[in-house]
Formats: sequence, C-alpha cells, structure tokens
Amino acid sequence: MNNKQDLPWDNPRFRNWVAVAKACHSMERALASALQPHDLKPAQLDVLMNLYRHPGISQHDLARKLLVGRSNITMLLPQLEKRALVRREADAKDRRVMRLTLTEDGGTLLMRALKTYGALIEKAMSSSTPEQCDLIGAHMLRVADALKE
Amino acid sequence: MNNKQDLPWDNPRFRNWVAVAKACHSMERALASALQPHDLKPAQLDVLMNLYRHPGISQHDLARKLLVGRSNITMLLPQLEKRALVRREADAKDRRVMRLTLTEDGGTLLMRALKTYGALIEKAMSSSTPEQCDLIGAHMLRVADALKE
DNA sequence: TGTTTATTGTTCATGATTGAACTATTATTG
DNA sequence: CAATAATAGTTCAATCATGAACAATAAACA
Repeated sequence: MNNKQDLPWDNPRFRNWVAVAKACHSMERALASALQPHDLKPAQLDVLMNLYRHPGISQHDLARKLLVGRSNITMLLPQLEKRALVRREADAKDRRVMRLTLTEDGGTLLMRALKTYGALIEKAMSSSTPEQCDLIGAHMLRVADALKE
Repeated sequence: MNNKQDLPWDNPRFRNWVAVAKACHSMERALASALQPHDLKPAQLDVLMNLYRHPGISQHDLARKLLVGRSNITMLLPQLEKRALVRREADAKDRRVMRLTLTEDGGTLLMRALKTYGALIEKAMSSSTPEQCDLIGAHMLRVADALKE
C-alpha cells in the first residue's frame, strides 16, 4: 500500500533536486535566447569555453568534458570551423587525433559571449551571497562526482 | 585590454553555476539510463509526475510547467496514450482544451519510476545534509524566478 | 615481426525538440 | 449580432544529439 509518506516529494533531497533541474532548464532556455545575437548555441559556447581552457584538446577528450558523444563533436565542429572560430589540426605523433584550438576570432567571440552569459548568471544568482554560491558549487561538484560512479 | 580578473571564471557566481549545469547534465544522463528498464524517457517521467500532481491539466498548462513548447506535448502524448498510461479527454465546456489524467497503469509505473529516480537523487545528494539541500532548493527557486523576468 | 586489440574520429539512421503556419473554437468589441 | 482577436492544439520542416557500425591508426603481445 502506497503511503503518502513514501512519496518522493516528501523527501527533501528529491524535492530540492527537482528545483535544481528546473532552474537549470530555465537557464538553458534563457541562455539560448541571450546568445542569439552572437549567433551561438549553448553547445557551441561550451566548446569555445573548453578550447579556451584546454587548447590543443582532442575531440575525444572534449566530448568527455562536455559529457557528450564523440559523434556530437564531429557534427558540431564544422560549423565553428567554417566561421573560423576554431582550428582543427592533425596531431603529428598520433595521426588518429585532431588537436583543437581557438582562433583569434574565436577568442574574441568567446569573450563577448561570456559577458552575456555572465550577466545572465549574475541576474539569476544575485539573490544569493557569494558564500551561498560557493556552498552550492561545492555541493554540485560532489553530485557530479557521485554520478560518475 | 582583457585583464585576467575580468574572466568569468574568477566570478564565484559564474564558476559555481557552471558546476550546477554540469551536475544537472550528469543527472539527466544517469536518469535516462536508469529509466530504461521502465521503458521511460526523462521527458515522459516529467509528464507523468505533473499529471499526478495536477490531474486534469491542459496540454497548454502542462507545456508551461515543463518549460517546453506546446508542440512537444502533442508529440509526447501519443506514446503515453498508446501505452494507456495517460488519458486524454476533451473538456466539456471549452472544446479547444484537452484534459489529461493518469490512468491506473500510469500511476503504477510512475511510482516505480519515482523509486528509481529517488534512489538516484539520494545517491547523488547523500553527501549533503537535508538542511544544505533545503538551502540549495530555496536558492534554485529564486534562480528560476529571476529567469522568468 | 605479424597478429590481435584498442582508440580516434566519421557516417548514418533514429528519435527528440523547436518554432512557424495552420485549424478549430472561444472571447472581445464595435 | 458580426467581425475581429485570442487561445488550444496539431502539423511540418529544420536542427540537434545519440549510439551503432565503420575506417584508419596505434598499442599490445605472441
């Protein structure tokens, strides 16, 4: 017999996670719309951000960082390459891997898009103190970690 | 000139939000895989959850609750209806709207799927106290609110 | 060395989501 | 009441992510 108390909604962890998921979803939509003037999709911004921080990363490693399939990267790159935001060069030592770097244009666009993203986040999180944000961030790192198995 | 200190990564709100987004993404993937035995997609579970809590909801209102386009609901429902998890009945007073309710089978499957989801969340969030979770949940409600404009 | 196994990236078919255009119905307003 | 506007849901074409099968290359190992 299913007692009401068994419902997940009565579990604080469950209820609160649902709020997290919803906030993320909202942010994703808001970001997509905020990035339109830059002619960028959130997934593309993710790529640029990672290339900035990990220049020369391989497609395989990039896919893992983005939690995405390798084929997705393959489909994503040509658009960025055509716009000359990203450079794709064969590795000299291992001819299977492609090394990815930002072009100067890519870096410039990234910085502009990051301002947009940053403003959005600022707006969304302004009601919490930096200390609270840090606590949340630390918690989320643990969550991502726990899910890696 | 772009000073390093202008980089969003140096802003705690930015850095921490990125962690939130990543954790959400991980959870989404983990949930998709955990729900496979129930032959359910996360989006379908979202529908069932909302029908449980808001029986008789219209497709339009459901779409708004799920932060999703109306057409998405239209595409989502036939699968659930075919499996007799959801009932779709025309409203008597306003013949434009369809009223949605869970069937008994739908409710049964929902409860089983929720156990799976709940276990996953428990695993992911077990390293934080219920009080911390509540703080995070409250924060995320404010975030979602701030993004509604 | 020669053969098997693993890894990297690509291709392709599939399923999901979107927004715009459309139909049917209801509400508004002159 | 008639005309117009607004609303609920559907259809459709376009875009995107996915995973399986594949080709090229490198690593392991006998």
